[in-house]
Amino acid sequence: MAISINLIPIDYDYFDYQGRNYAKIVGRTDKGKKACIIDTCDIYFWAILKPKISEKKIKQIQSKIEKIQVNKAGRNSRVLKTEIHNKNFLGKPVKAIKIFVTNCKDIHEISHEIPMKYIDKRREKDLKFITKYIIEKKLKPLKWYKIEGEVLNNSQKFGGIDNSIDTEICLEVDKISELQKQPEFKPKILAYDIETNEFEIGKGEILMISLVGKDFKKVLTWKKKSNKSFVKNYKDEADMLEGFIKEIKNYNPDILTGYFSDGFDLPYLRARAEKNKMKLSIGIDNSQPSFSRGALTTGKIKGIIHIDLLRFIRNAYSQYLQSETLSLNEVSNELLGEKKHDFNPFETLKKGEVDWQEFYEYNLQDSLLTYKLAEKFWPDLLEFTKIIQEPLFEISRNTMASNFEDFAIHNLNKFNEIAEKRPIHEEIGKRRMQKKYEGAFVFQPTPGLYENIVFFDFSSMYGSIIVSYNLSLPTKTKEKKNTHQGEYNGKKTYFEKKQGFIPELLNEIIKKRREAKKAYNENPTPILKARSNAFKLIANAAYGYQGFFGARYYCIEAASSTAYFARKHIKQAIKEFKKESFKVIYSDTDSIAIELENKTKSQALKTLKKINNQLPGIMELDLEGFFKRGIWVTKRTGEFGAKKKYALINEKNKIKIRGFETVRRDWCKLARETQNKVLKLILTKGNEKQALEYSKEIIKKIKERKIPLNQLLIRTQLKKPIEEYKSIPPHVLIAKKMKEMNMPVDIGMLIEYYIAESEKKRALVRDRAKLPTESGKYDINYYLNNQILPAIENIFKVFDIDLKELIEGKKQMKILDF
DNA sequence: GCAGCAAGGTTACC
DNA sequence: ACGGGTAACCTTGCTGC
Repeated sequence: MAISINLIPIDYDYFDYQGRNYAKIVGRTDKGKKACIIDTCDIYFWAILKPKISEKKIKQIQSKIEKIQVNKAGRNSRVLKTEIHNKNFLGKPVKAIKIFVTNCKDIHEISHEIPMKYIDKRREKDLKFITKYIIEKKLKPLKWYKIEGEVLNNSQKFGGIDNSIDTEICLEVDKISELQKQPEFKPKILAYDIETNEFEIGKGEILMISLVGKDFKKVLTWKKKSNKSFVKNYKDEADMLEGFIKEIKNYNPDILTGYFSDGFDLPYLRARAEKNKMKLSIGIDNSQPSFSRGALTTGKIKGIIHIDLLRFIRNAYSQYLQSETLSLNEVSNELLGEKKHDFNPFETLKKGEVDWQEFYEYNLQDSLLTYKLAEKFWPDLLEFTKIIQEPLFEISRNTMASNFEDFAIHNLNKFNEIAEKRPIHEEIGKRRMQKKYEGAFVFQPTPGLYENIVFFDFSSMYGSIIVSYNLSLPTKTKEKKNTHQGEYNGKKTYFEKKQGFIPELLNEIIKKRREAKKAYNENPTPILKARSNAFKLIANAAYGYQGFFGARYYCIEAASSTAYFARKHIKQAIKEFKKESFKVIYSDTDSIAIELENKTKSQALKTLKKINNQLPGIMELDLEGFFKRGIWVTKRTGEFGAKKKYALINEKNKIKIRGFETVRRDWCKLARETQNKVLKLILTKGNEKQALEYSKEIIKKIKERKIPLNQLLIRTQLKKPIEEYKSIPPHVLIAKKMKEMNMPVDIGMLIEYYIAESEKKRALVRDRAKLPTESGKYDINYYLNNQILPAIENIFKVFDIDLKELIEGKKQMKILDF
């Protein structure tokens, strides 16, 4: 029976039937029903011909290629047909043979059989079937379509696929058309979180599982019975796992989301199911989650998008967060203003006196936070998916570099381009051996307290340079005439003036970003904000992408030249401000700070306008803001001003601190808070008097041992396995100790310790380091000389005050008391 | 045993 | 393997006396 439905595609999967690839796409209908559609598309790759091959030769090659057959994995795979097309490759016109085959998996073997005498390159062999499908059929994820097709109901076709899939509708696609009207789509999200009694995957038991959806809160457990309404009791772990499967089927979510669930919850569930000799059949075809190997485990569920929110946040948003770690607790606190429950499962379990009711509440809260975060990030996930056009599953895990690449791949048709291949292992090796290039310019500041500061910055500087100077692999040329001249490794490199597709795509993104930003300012909705942000992030990724060794369109000359033009323009702008007799205080990469002195804001803006008139292409210098006051300090060694370290106060008394120990998580709280207070007092008062009084108090407290331990803890991240360290810094020694004590130690963990006094006179710092739980007296001298003094000494040096004398107790009364 | 320096290491800035 | 380079500043570890 032929019917028509309105559908939003969400999950993209594929299967083989009679040797051919089929896409199996699960989505929602406009009636809220889950539906599955089956479709196929042309599968092909390209053989790019060497230049100037005669028509006759080409015909011969074609007929040879058309005879290729390969037997593999029980498939008799063959070339279906070939076509000759005029295409572009790396921006240059080429003649290419489009080779149609039956199955993606056989492309590699078939391409091996191609006689290469007249063929230059074979391309688009490494695009995933789903990517090809989306491009070919224009069925883009998370957009609404009218799907016309044949209902599969108890059908023998595709091996009775409709019976094995748990959706209300199953269609074989006949026709796809994008809907004019694109109503808002709210996916059904279910968040989950497990609690276990052992850290290592599968080693311990799963004690409980919490689930949170819309008007849906549950904790499943086989532990102590509870009369709380959200707790569901089971007889044992296996029974609970069965319950978990049932709950998921009943709720029928589009998205199942966890926090670090790729690395913990889902593999743990799978491992425990195995231990209990049962199947974790949560897929819509009752399949178990599958895991891809690689640097990071990735858990996939058929028909449901499994999203590990931690990964999305880490890849897309971590640089914009204040949180020092990406723990659920800190991220929720920052983004939702809500925290995890104050409860320590492992401690409690160790002690043996477990308050199970509290434990259940704690478990539920984790899922609740995850659910709220998922709702918060939904607009972002949606916009990224729509822009990049890869399925949500990939989008939620992709790094920004691969997002940029996927965006390009999905837009190549506009340029009639054949995609470049992904670099193979040797190529990556070669790229990584290449000489690094010179990066950004950082202005050497003069230490001091400044008043009336104006900050300027280039908007999307690197992106706008790539566009304005046309810097990319396809536009790189050996021709010198009529080109943009960049630089790499001391040599000039040249780029065509005719716009290439990478700069053009980037230009589009930057333009759309500006539009979205404008639209957001007029109508501040979460969607518009997410859209503006998505475009901004993709634009910012373009520069890193071209310098990234894993990129298809890797071009170190373009990356190097981007930095080269950035240095050139920032220096030119500095020169222009100086020429107009402004005092330039500081500059880093794309920003410039000037002190107004006897000049006015409007004079500064006039110079800004003048500079903008001289900038090429889409480059633009913006006013970032005015600041009442700012402080720059010296380096610890030498008399020079320190770069990347300054503090500002704006006209609303808001303080902005960059680079100082205050913002560094590897300094103890005491040093950070003291420095923060000192900076704040100096910036608000305009002098150092109160800051000095405050510092004296703190120093006195330290000497009198009045500082609580939690103020003295130093936290340092373990970046690699303990054995790989060539030297043993304090945090590595502590990590070793922890391991010996059977405490969980993993790469990426923040190791906490404090420095205690020791009997040995000249002990190394690490030999004085103790775990927070170890008893000991904190080392007064260490905290004075290695934490507090370094944090505030340079600040007071700006006012000609030698703090060292103060600390050592030498009564130097000159400026101190009056 | 100690000073001086390079290397190892982490985290920030843009 | 899953953007880039610039920079500060800690501790360890080695060399040479």
